[in-house]
Amino acid sequence: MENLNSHNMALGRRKQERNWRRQYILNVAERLFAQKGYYQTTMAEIAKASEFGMATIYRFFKSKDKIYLTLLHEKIDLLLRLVKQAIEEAQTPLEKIKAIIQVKLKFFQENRDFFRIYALHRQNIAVLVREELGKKIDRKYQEGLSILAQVIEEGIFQGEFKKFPPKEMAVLISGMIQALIHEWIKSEEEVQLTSKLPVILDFIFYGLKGEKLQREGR
Amino acid sequence: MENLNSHNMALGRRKQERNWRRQYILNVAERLFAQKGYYQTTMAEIAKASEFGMATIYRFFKSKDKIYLTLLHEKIDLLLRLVKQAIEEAQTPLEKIKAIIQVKLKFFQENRDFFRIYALHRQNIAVLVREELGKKIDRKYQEGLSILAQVIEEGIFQGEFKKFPPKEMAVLISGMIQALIHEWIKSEEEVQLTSKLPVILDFIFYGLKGEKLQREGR
DNA sequence: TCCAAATTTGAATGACTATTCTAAAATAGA
DNA sequence: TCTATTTTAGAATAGTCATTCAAATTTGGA
Repeated sequence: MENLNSHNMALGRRKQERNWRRQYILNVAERLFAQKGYYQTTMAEIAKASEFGMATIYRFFKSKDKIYLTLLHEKIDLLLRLVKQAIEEAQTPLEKIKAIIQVKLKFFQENRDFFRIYALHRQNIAVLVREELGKKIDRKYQEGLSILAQVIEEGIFQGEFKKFPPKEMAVLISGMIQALIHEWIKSEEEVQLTSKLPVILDFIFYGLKGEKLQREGR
Repeated sequence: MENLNSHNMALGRRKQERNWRRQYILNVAERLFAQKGYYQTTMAEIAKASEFGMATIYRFFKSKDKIYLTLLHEKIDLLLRLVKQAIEEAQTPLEKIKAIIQVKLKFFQENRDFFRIYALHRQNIAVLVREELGKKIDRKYQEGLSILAQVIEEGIFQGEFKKFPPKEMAVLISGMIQALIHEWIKSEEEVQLTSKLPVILDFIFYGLKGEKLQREGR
């Protein structure tokens, strides 16, 4: 959660307080949506839990949809930025893939509530995608997939990977990661999600049968 | 859809007609739930689309939940039986994995509507798992995962696969398959889903970098 | 053909909830 | 301190929808 104490003199106190409250509502809504799902969460609950009146919530967000889509959009956007940044810092395709996966694991390890919403959204697409914001979210999601596909294509081009269809490989790898996170959250394991990275990479690069991936220093 | 013409003299006409109508309602509901999602689908719509009155639907199913859970349960059960059967016919762990994946691809290729419901259900779990039927569904789902994990464990024991944690590998592989099917349905590709089997197997057994899987005759 | 039992219907019920409205409270400048 | 403006609260509104009900229809045997 953003810190109320992070003063930004350029914005003015009122604007800053307003931003902070807006963010507070989003955080409360995220928790509720994750716990009970979109339809089971009522505006009255969001109001109660954030200690605002109903109408106040509506002064921040035009509708329930908007709250949901906004929080989804803002965090998907953040994740995408983190992924892009991680790629820039890596050199080889293999390192880039490692970086992407590491970022995702770390991100969802720290944003469990958000994962439930993120993972579930693809179903709701039919209902919410007509909204402009819904389309934006879908585009971001596709962009994330494309980035991975490009890295794989690069690896194939460099002769580092076999000639697989890159887009399909991106889908498979994303699906693996998603399923792993899902299982991790559901089982409430103590172990860190990121600790699974070496096994995943070994599997992705060499498969069930292939040689063992030589571990580089962490 | 089951055939009204498949006479079963042991059951009697009334029983058979009733079964057929029950199945008809389930099929209609499946289509609607897949198209619009659980909450967006109303009982009135199900009644209209199946050409029954509201109250008639309620003579077949106690509630909307029950329709949803029943159709989910019956098809998951069918899929599980198909998977078990496929495994019995295969010899090596590698062949068993191939068989499992092939069965799943074929099944969802022929049951697209059902896939949307199946894939989405994991989120709804929170809401519907308190029902007895909901728990049963979850158990079936876990059983499917366990079967795959056992095959992998067998392969590791036989020295066929590397020493990976079997349960985690099962999760990764299931996630891959699920994502692939999801993408295939969304993109409405013409190509058969099962045509992707060789690539998937190559990836699972040898990874992005490893040697190419020697293709056996189909 | 006729009747009792079973089945079907869709309108009525009751509960729920997103959104709006009105009045009260807080705020900030003078 | 006073007052115009902004913000808040929560009750009222309006609509939706799962479920039930009372009446009508169909069924199958006599």
